[in-house]
Amino acid sequence: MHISTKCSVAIHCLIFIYEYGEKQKVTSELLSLSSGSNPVTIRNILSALKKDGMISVRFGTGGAALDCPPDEITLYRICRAIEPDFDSKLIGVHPMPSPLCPVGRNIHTVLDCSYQKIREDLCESLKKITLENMISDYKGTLDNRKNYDDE
Amino acid sequence: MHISTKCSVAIHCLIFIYEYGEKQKVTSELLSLSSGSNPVTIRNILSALKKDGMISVRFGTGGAALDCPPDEITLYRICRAIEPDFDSKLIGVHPMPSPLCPVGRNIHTVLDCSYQKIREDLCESLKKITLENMISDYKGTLDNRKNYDDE
DNA sequence: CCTCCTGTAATTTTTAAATTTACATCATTA
DNA sequence: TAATGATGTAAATTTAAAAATTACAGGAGG
Repeated sequence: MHISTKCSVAIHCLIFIYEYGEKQKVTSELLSLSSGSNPVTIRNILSALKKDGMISVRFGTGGAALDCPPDEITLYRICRAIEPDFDSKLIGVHPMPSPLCPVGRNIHTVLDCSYQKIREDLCESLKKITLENMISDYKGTLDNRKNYDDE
Repeated sequence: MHISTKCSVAIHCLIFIYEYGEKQKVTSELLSLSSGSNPVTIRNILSALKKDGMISVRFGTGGAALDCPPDEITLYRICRAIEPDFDSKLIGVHPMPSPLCPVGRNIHTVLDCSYQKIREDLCESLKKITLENMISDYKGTLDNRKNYDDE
């Protein structure tokens, strides 16, 4: 029924891990501070990303690392990992139309028909954007800000 | 942040009005019964569709009618009418990343960059589907069901 | 064996969506 | 012209979904 903020937090984490994962121990506590969301939320997100093979998280001692080339991590893959049935939740449908009315009896079929196309298009769209793209956007943003600060 | 069920209800209403608007007085009460949602919700939806010029609603006496050819009513137009800033609400962003962290300071810019593309693609996708399409899906569904029932 | 971390369940809080209640206003008609 | 049956909206309540919190078992490494 929506694209959740968890997806944004996941991207935040992935970029952070890419940038700092090799230099320091990236814990859920640290990601929590950086992203402003709760450590447990972070751990749940990391756990989902890990199950999907995008990152590895060291149990016990802690620390996360990318476990997959950034160009293989698409926005679609992130959404799916975070919210396994996100396709079906994307668009809300009113649950109880009347079975006594012809429109009520058939509206779900009609909606599915159009919504299916929307979902497919959206998935294509999400597959076109990768973590690699976003990392390069991030670097570009850092540079811009640097130049701006220098002036 | 999502495509709401109100959009589905709006489509329900539009198809209903197309089918029955000329034969009987389509009131919010009737649409409420058919769709299973509240008459006030219906009135709010009809009000939004009316403001956008898709339908006309007779004040006082009641009754709704299509006020626009079905091929000019796109899913995008419906979504926008129902939820004026739905573009910006489509994807959730975590609101309070840390300004002390380089990733935190720049994540919103980075996300906007990718999300903007997603939003544009989605809008294109929504513009491709019209009420005319959905009405013909509806008629097809009616026919299928009829044949099936006959067997 | 102590410390710091992960993983996860259960609860509570917060936020958003939908319903309900209430009532002013307007057209029709009896 | 008053009664009727609608719309249009605001405000309050209820419901449902998302996020945060609390709690704790278990692993790795000094």
